Amino acid sequence: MRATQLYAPTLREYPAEAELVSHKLMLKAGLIRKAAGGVYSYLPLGWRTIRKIEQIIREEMDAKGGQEIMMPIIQPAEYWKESGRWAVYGDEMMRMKDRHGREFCLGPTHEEMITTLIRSEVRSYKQLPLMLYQIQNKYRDEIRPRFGLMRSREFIMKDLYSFDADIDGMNISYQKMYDAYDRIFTRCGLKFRPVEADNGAIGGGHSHEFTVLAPSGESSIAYCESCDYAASDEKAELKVIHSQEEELKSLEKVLTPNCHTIEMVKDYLNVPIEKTIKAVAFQDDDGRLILAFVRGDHEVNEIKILNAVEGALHLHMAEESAITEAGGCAGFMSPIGLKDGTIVVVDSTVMEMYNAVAGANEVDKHYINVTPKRDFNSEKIIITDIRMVKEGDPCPHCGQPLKMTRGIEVGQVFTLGNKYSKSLNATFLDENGKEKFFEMGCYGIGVGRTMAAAIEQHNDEFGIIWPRAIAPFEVVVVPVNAKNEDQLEYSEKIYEELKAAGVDTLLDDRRDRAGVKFNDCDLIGYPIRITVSPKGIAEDTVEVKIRKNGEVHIFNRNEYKDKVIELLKNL
RNA sequence: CGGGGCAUAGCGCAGUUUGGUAGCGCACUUCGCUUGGGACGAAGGGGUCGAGUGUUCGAAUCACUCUGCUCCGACCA
Repeated sequence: MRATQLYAPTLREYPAEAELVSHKLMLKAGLIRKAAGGVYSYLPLGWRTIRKIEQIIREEMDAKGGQEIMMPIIQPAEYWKESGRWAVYGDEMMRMKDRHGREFCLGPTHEEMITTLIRSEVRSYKQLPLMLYQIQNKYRDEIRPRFGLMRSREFIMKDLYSFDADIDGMNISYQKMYDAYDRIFTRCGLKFRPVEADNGAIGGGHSHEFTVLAPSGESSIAYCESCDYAASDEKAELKVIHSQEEELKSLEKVLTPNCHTIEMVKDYLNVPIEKTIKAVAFQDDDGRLILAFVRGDHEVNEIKILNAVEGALHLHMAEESAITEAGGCAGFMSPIGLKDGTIVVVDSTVMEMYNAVAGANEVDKHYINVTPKRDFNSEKIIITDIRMVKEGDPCPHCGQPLKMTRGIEVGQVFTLGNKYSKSLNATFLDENGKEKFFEMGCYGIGVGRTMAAAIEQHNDEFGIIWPRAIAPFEVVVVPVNAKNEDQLEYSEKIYEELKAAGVDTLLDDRRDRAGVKFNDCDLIGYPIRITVSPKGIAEDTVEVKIRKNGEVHIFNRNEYKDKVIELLKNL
């Protein structure tokens, strides 16, 4: 490819709309352009990178026995109504009607499509296991699209679905995909961690998120440096923290005027925050009040509460009237003295406290010397781990302090079990002739997000620094002055030689000044730049500059090709 | 949906307070000159000032409405 024929409109300045460095660079380097909020066009350079990422994904999916297919973007509502998700999915689903009034949606995901496809085709266990995937646009009408390709409404996703005859088979498929994802993101040159994730409403299975480590990421993860443990902040399991045992004092109600917050209570009563119990009141979709109690210095984890309370799907902050109705008092809430039937979830660590401070369900009053083991009616409350992890919490595997970091979720692997095969009635006959539901898994990768994450992780003040495997071109050949016949001719030869050797090369034959071209090269981030100058031609040497570290090598003409290929292996 | 900010040429911005000729830098076109880190000179092209309604002799500027973008909170690849 020649730069004079390449549509790569680089900008002098950053567009004002971009905030995140990857978003700014993608616009400035001419990789993408915005069409509408969360909707983008990919320009040639951006698309080349997308296609390289897709190719890596294809190779690794195929290596594990995946087969590529293509399903429709436009999906009939009937399948979604059958699985029950037409009603559940909400505003995030882009819906439409055809001229006859039939309802459709633009696919946000494809469990319904693949399951209904398979149920009418696959009849026997002999046809299993089966792994099918596609790389295609997905549509989710995000509440707030932002950060360019990081959170868009139309985005490219690889989604693979596995079908197995039993749970063991499903787990083998899961492990295959886990391994494939590890290879994919490694090949893309990313620093990432697979983290244990919550699999929400589906339950019972495994889920890992593949998270690229980046301070700008939207996900928060906890990880251990001593062992391999890593989990999303919502998922991280926490051990009970045992308090120092104390002689029990008798429960006492004290006046705490205007102390609505735990901070005010601890200051007013002059007790350490670790000796306080705080309450958070939620209501679920059915309006049921759910009261959660954690130690004063801890935060409640809503996901864990949802998992702990049967039938709860979403939580929102409780109305004050609901609290009053249950016998509680906002700001002074306590598990002691609530009406029977109120759902109370208490963090395990709270149950280990002695002589603590908690609300008294009366305005301006708190209890002191609360010892939950003695004072809470443990038969009527749910006791489990409901707190949010924080830096320094002990690792659930090895006990060492956990660290927290931020990351970008680029992929997720998920076991589904028979959730969809059951709701969509997809069955096969096993070796005993018995009808069984498929055991499924689904595995997604955000392709555009992977590109954005790579930039987020590999850039400097001059621009992008592409990992070789996903660079739009591996090498750029730049004649210092392309109007000079000798330089252009010499550059062409180098370009042809590298191309013949299988190196993905761009010839920057633009008749611009050297500085302009160098700046564009740095901005776009080709891993290697070869500069052709009169001096090099006279000496018959080739100047090779590494984008990543700025190193310059001068090679003899007869050896440069092998050297460049060697250098590329480490970029 | 709630709360803040913004909308003027492809990009970045001034002009709006105090109503009166549409501006600057970069980019673009042509010519000249220049070529190892975003040169220089000359001459040009490009705008229904986000949309609509109103006030006014006169609106980019004032008022109202709408739309879009963007940032902060609940979602997810």
